[in-house]
Parts: sequence; C-alpha cells; structure tokens
Amino acid sequence: MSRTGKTLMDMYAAMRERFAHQRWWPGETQLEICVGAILTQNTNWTNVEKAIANLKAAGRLSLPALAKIGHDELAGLIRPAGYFNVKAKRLKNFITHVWRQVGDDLPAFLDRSAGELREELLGINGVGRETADSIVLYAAGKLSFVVDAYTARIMLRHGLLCPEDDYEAIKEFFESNLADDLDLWNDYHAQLVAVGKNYCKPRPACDGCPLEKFPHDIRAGLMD
DNA sequence: GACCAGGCACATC
DNA sequence: GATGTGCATGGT
Repeated sequence: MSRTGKTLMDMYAAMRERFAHQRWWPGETQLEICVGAILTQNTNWTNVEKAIANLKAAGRLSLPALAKIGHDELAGLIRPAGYFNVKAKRLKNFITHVWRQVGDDLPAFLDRSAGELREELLGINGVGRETADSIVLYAAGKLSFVVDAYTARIMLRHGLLCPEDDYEAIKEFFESNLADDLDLWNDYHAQLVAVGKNYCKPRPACDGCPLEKFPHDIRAGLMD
C-alpha cells in the first residue's frame, strides 16, 4: 500500500474508533435508499426522515405507487425535506426512468457494472455525481466512492487535496488509494459525514484565537 | 435572526 | 469553462 493509502487507513481507524461502524445507508430497502439519496440533496438527514415517513404513511414508498403519484401530492408528502417542488420532479424523473426500463424490478435496474450504472444515473435530470455514487455504492452495493461537501472540506483542511480539486479528482484520490473493499468504501464515507457533522463546520471554531472578536466577515463591515 | 444541512440544473459571461 | 443563482424546510 502507498504511504497515502496508509494515511487514509490510519485516518479511518481513528474515525472508526471514535464513531464505531455507521452501518449505512440508513434505509431498509434499495428503493428507500434511492429516494433518500435524492431527498438529502443539500438537506439535513432528519428532514429527509420526516419526508420518508410521510411517504410510508401514505403507502407511496413503492415503485408502482411513485410511478402513479401526481406532482402536487408528491411535493406535499416530501415537503419537510425542503426544495420540495424540485425534488418532486427529480424523484419523478428517477422513478419514471426505472419504471419504463424494468417496471417494478429495481434490482434488475441496479444489476450492472458500477461504471455503467453511474453513467445511466447521471443521464437522469436531477441525479448528479454524489446522488449517483450514493445509489451505486449503497443501493446497488458496487464500488463507487461517494464524495460530498464534508469530504472535500475535511480533506482540504488536512492538506490532502487542493482547493482546485473537483469532484472527480477527489473521488479518484480515494478510489486509487483504498483497497477495493465494499464495506470500507461504505463506512469510510459515513465516517467522514460523522466527522463533518460533529466537528468540521464551515466556519471553524476559533476558541482562544487572539482575533476571535474580529468577525470572519470583517471586510463586509468595512466596505460601506 | 443568522447559519447550516450528506446538490443540482440552468443562465450568463 | 468558470461563476452566480434559485430552490425551502427545520434545527441550533
């Protein structure tokens, strides 16, 4: 293993010791994972849980039900997840795409190589790189490392990547330095999210800094 | 009241 | 190709 690979594994060990295995994705079925992946776009997971609970309570968390549901009803059910109008469209795009291809047989849709499935998903309007990778890794159970805002922020702050590294560069960094181990890729991303949620905030905590009383946006007040 | 949360598409330059 | 903007609820 490369020195970089060893560092990544040491980081994983440290996170794992602190948080324990995260047992992701938090969803009972492949469909629930796909739905959650779309609903969690730029949104706190607790809000997504409310939306998914609404779908379950309404008996709408199935491919046939979602294939039939109208925009207004769907938007109303997923309202707590935020961006409910755009997410209703994105969810519909995904469901319609799958339904036309395999009907109610989601496992059949997911049953192809990671690369092929990723490209297929990226062709759906509303499914971007993170959403596609989440579905490939967590719903299909195939090797595709998931990069998110936490991942980029944490790795940047630890000097393991540059500000100009884009999604694909970060993804490649992990995929080429970690062993091809589904459980490792699964939990590595989940551990990074745990670190991000608990410690690695956009505005770093600056307790004790001599400049603490000067706000980070000090220039805004000087521009008048 | 401000900030933040497991993005993405689209308009504009 | 890079940058800016709209989308929206709910917790801290």
